[in-house]
Amino acid sequence: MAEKEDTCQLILDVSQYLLQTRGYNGFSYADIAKAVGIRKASIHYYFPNKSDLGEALVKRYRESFRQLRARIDRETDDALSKLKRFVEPYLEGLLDGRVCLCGMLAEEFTTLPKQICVEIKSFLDENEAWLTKVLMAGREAGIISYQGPVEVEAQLLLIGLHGAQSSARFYGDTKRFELMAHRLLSGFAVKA
Amino acid sequence: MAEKEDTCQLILDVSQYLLQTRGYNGFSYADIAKAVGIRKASIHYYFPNKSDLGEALVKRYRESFRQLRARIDRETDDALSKLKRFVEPYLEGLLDGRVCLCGMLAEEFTTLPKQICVEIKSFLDENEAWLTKVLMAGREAGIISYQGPVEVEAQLLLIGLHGAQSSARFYGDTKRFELMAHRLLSGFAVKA
DNA sequence: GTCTATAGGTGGATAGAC
DNA sequence: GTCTATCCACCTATAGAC
Repeated sequence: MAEKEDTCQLILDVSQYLLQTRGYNGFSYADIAKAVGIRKASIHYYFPNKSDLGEALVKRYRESFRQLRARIDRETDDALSKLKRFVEPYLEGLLDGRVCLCGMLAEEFTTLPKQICVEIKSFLDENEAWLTKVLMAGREAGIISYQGPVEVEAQLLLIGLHGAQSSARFYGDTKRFELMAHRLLSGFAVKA
Repeated sequence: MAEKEDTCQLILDVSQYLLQTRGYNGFSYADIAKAVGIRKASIHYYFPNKSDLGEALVKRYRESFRQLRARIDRETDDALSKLKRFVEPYLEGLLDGRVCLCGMLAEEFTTLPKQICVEIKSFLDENEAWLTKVLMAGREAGIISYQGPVEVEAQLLLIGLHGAQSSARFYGDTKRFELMAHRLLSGFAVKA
């Protein structure tokens, strides 16, 4: 039934879910095998060791955000719309019990292979850079307001979204995320 | 040399450090034993299982914050001074490579014993309640400004401090924390 | 590609000597 | 209280049959 690529994708999908829900040290090849419906050894055929799997997962996650940002830039013009669109996948993830993959991994980075940390850093840098760009353009256009270094605003938005996910998930209360996310964006409203 | 209580305290101190740096699923009784200079079995004398140890750690951490808040309320009057004092232990932890114990645990809570989750929730609730009280009093006194629900402001401050720690630790850049923490507090400045 | 079988290590935990 | 010795479950990973 399942072709080569399907199995590989399935392993990645399942692993990503386990990683976003349980953390890198909270899931095993046995968990993946059980969920996918194959044997542990088969996973090693695609990903020789857990480090390879982790690296592939962050690379894929990073790429999905690259595409998200590109789509947003293509389909929206004003900064506030861009930011709202950026928040959407965080809410979707939360509804599935997930938190940001890189936010999760950054927490346990002291226990991770270096290759994975390099990818995490790239993810964070790229998103911070994009958010910085969006915020600056928004202020230029007069629809966004902030004081102090714009990079700090971008950083706070990024960690705020992850923190809001984590908090809302812990409390089992999606509303918590929505309120915090709304507050994070409304903080950029132009004072009349 | 070491008396009974000393060993127990030493186990707690070492375990707390391991927990704040590596996460619950990132350290073992072997790690503790090595750092303390005893055998694994000896740890089970004080903490029969890891769940007991984890619970004791969160209880102790929760108590330390209870004392922190009491000390702040005793020694400061205005809201802004209280908030600044509240930030201090987060910076101290970061300088030691630690992040908030409960912020870390909330991330991996899906893999934790329920008893531990109950303690984490109490920690978060207590701090959110205190921050809410401080913010409301500050606005009453006219030295603090915010819009929207005050609980959301308190929640964002709490997750913001943890996120700032996590981010700064990942980048190996304390300045990152200081900039974000400063921004979190300056956001409450009264607009002239 | 997927399997069985297994290696070699480490996890938390217990029994019982001292 | 702390130790040695040990258990068993689980971990990542490999070899080799199919």
